[in-house]
Amino acid sequence: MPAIEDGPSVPAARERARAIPEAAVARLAVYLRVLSAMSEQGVSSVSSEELSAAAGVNSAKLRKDLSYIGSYGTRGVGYEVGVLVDQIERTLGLTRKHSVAVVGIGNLGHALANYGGFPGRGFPVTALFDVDPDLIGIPVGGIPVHHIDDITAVCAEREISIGVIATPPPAAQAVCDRLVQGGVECILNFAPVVLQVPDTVEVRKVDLAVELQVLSFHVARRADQAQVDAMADAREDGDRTGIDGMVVR
Amino acid sequence: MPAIEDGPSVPAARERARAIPEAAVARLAVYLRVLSAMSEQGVSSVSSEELSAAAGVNSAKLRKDLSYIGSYGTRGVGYEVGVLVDQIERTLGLTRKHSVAVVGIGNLGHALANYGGFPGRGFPVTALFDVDPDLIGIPVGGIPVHHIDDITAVCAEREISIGVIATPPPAAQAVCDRLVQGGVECILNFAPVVLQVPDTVEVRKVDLAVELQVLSFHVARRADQAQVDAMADAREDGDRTGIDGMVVR
DNA sequence: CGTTGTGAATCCCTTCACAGCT
DNA sequence: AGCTGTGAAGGGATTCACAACG
Repeated sequence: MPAIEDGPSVPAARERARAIPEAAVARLAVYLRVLSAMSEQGVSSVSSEELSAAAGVNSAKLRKDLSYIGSYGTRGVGYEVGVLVDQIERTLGLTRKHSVAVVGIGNLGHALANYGGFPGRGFPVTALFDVDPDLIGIPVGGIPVHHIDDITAVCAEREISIGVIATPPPAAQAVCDRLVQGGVECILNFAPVVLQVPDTVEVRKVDLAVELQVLSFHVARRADQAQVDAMADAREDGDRTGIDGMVVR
Repeated sequence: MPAIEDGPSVPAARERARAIPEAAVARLAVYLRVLSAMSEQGVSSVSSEELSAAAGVNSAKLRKDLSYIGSYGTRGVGYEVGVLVDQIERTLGLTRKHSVAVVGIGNLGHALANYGGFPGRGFPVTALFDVDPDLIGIPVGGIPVHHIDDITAVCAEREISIGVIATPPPAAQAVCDRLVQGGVECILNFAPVVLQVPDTVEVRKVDLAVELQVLSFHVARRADQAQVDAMADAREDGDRTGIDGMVVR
């Protein structure tokens, strides 16, 4: 248990960051939202049990996740909300602003541009791009739309760090290439396309079709399971199968 | 209860379905899209190497994923595109239509409603809901908007199986409850809220803030790593005065 | 006491590497 | 000869359960 002091602990904190499991990072963002809401309601202290219930995970997982960023709890008591908010924000790099560019101002792009400052601030949308001449120059959500040919120049100039791709699929890779050339470090991709990027660039994708199809799979699985159950019931009226009652989940 | 008369492997296929890892299911949806595109371009045969490259995974993973749904390849040759498309569609339950309801016709809801039939068809949007009186009755993407008080009745009547929540956070749980009461089996949640549902209902969430914050984390991690590297370099150079004051964001 | 923090066990997923088939 | 299908090994992430501590 390393001392939390300056000096050697700074590199330690840095090295720890690398060691946080990807899955835990996503959950930290959820905890942060719950904690922020609690903070606004004047809650100042919380136990792992309470927080985990509000975040929809079990308490052991929550404590393990929090342990990745340090030991900020008090045994027998719980955590101070304010402390956790600060530490999670620091871990997620939210103390720095990350300028966002949105490319493709269709329905989805409009929705994204109008989020206005983006969720929870810290992610100001500072540039919009499209190909449609009718859109260019017109402000959406207060920001003028530029032509996608200017992506590289504008992103470099405004030090955009996150590019959001909301274009039709065929345009996505070309847009991505320009964003990368303009120096963006991360891309959030809404286009149903597998993007090729240098490994210095982080990509996350949000794929509506995939989400729906995964849900569809679960519907089918449930229906099938119901059928298997029914068959088993019908077939074995004397010999009740073992308790293989399967948790279908 | 559709009687499926398809050879002896039906129960086997059913039991296998339960065994497909969640992560693999999501990737099958990606493979399906790639395969559909290939099919449209007249490609009729593909190797695991080609397909995995197009889908952005390695070939061993692809073969393992495909093995969960059965053995449809030909050793020494590859896979027939059409066969894979059919089998993946069957596994994902895409042979059945899944009616979709969208709740919350703001910017995002508009975008979703206008997807028109939703990605790759099979997911027709058949009902829209909002609270705003100015929206009710007006068609969006060809479908009239109902009041959210009617969610339960309309969903039950039209046999909606998937509910999409695109409301502001405070409304999400109440909307969710009504969808569940109306008999929806699955929910796709865009609201940044942890939903409480009975465990007969499957929920997936798309959380923009989480996505951005995960990206932010990676930016921070890279910056930190770069600095650690720089310090290591400097130290090797005979301890040039450390910039060990760190640029802490 | 009550709650945190964490080694150890477990489970799940990925990767390897090669046997098996065409 | 070439490519698929898959046991086996490896690596992560989750859960357990309890020691440590205010």
